Amino acid sequence: MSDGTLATHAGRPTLEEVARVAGVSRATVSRVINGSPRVSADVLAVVEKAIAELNYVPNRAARSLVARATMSIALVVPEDAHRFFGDPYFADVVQGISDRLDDSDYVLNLQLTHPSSPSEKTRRYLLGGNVDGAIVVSHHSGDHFLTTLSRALPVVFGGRPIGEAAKDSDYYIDVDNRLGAVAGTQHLIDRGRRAIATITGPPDMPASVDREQGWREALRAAGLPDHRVAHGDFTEAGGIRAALTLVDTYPDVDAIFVASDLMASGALLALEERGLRVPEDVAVVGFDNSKYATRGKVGLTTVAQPAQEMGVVMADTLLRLLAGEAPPRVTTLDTHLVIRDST
Amino acid sequence: MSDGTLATHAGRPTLEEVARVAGVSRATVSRVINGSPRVSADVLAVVEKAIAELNYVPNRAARSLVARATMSIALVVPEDAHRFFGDPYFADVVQGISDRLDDSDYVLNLQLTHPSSPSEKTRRYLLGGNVDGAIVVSHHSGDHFLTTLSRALPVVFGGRPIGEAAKDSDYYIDVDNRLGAVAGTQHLIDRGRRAIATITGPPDMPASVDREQGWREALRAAGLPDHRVAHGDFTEAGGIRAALTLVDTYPDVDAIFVASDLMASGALLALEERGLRVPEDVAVVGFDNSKYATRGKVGLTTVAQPAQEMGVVMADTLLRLLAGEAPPRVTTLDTHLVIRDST
DNA sequence: GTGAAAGCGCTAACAG
DNA sequence: CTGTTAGCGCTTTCAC
Repeated sequence: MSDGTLATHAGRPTLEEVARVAGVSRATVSRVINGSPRVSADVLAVVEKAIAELNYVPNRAARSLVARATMSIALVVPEDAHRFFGDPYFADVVQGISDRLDDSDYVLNLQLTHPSSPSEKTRRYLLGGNVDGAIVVSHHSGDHFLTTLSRALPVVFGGRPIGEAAKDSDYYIDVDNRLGAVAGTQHLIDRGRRAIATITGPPDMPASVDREQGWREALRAAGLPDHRVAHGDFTEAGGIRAALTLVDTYPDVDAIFVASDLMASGALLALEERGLRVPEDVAVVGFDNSKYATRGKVGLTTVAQPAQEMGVVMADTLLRLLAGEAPPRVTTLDTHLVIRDST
Repeated sequence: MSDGTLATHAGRPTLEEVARVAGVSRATVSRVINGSPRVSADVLAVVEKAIAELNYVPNRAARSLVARATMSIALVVPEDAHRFFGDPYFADVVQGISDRLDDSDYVLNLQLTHPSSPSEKTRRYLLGGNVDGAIVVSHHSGDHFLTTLSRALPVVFGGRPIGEAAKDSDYYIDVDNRLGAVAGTQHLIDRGRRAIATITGPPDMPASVDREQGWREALRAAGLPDHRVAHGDFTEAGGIRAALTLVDTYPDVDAIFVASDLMASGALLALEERGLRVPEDVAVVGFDNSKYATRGKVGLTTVAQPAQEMGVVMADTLLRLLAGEAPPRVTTLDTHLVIRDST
């Protein structure tokens, strides 16, 4: 304990100790750790042995300090926790992000923020250089702070960001919502339906707008009317309300293209409530291909989007940005129709 | 650019620059930042002004390095993302944790891991001193690595941990599952039910075991039989299967105490499928008081547990542990019965 | 190929 | 109350 030169301590081993054990300099150990080619084979072996013996793990803080990088990225969720966790779409996206990051040295910092105004702490955190980049996952994006965030650090959005502040230098991953909606609606048309309604998402989300537009396009191309519209909010309860409104307002409706499975799930409940059979009386197409599509008694035909892959690509895009590469600014993944019992 | 003494740089301001602008030493600035009382009012003002002007934010890495603390805590989710995000209970817990942490200097690192075996990266991360503490949220806890984790750093569990490795030095937040189950079952008895079954959770989770035990106790105390048991897995589909088994095996069943709302939601579906009315033919009591309790056509009577508050307390307990305090090792929150239409 | 030395931005004794 | 002096653990020129 009073040894003046060789203190035996309990804490985690440092690079210096590894160097001592291996009988080399710290610089060499550092080279080994960082996979530098300028190390001879035998020295490499000795150092690696010492690392293994001591169970050495580099100190992140020290590394960050000199590298001027935090090696962590923020997962910003500008959404009520219930809306977020309640939607299987997000579960997949997060899983994808997490999966991709597992292969990197970055870690994920969860930032749950109020949709319309991130807390002061979150703002400072994000702007204060505490993360190297951020991934913003939400359908929403009218928020000023968030659209402005990309001026301060690399940001990748899940879904096309909107708002006056959205710059065309923003990176985002999206699916072709319009085309997916066209496919879903066209399927309804092909099934012989003629009075096709839609339940949209909130008007301030690009995904909502694009899906509604796709629905409209398909209808117009077929010479069918496109006035049967009800607005939802991407929740099951909202789907119930919208479907009720729809069947009450347009008793002749024989099909509904719903902008999300969760809302479609609600619509199915509402139709049953009104004594309408699916698909006999009313055919229903959802969007997402989430677990809600197979949860009810009637399997939901739906426009599948590769949510998990979107998460992977979001993370990958950010990683490439951080690596100084030039990933595509916009990545659009494909949707495909999954046909079940509801049509 | 070739100015040898006063370089004007673009990067974030450092403490040193603040000191220069304020005309004081770095130590003084550091004192101001850390709220030391040993600073005169006027100096304080000058420094704060400089900080504001420069928009200075302390460098986390540098701070961590000297403080030997990362100021970040891990949120370990040893669960499939779908199971996790699909259960509103977790949404509330995470929201609570996030809320509590918002009032602290700690940030949350999300660690999605495979239930049975965390990735090598996660292990190294958790054990490598990259976080100051961890919160493990899951019903599961038989996993060896996780129960062993508390030997390496402060850990707080959501729900009582089990397994041979669980030490009685583990910190955890829980509700009194047994008592809650007793209350739910007693309510059924009070309603005049006599053939009361139960749908349990997985047998490897303490919450499942305790709730089943509570159900059994209430029944025995009332001199009622306790053999009508079916096992579920805390998913809706599992609830459907279990309920079907139950009514087919025991046609006389007139009530079911279900260990979670999600499963109860499935049970409701199954009962309807079998043409049984709720509550006339079969009364149902759930557990959680999550959104699933009010989602279906019949409101679910359920044992409410304060999920969000549990999250708050989990975070709070860990924070106190990190602060060197001695928070209660076990915190048990109360449940209460919420009566709706299903009983 | 390897080591010596300097420094990332901050905090913490220790003087004064 | 305030400044000076050392590092925290790591990477990185720059010599050899």
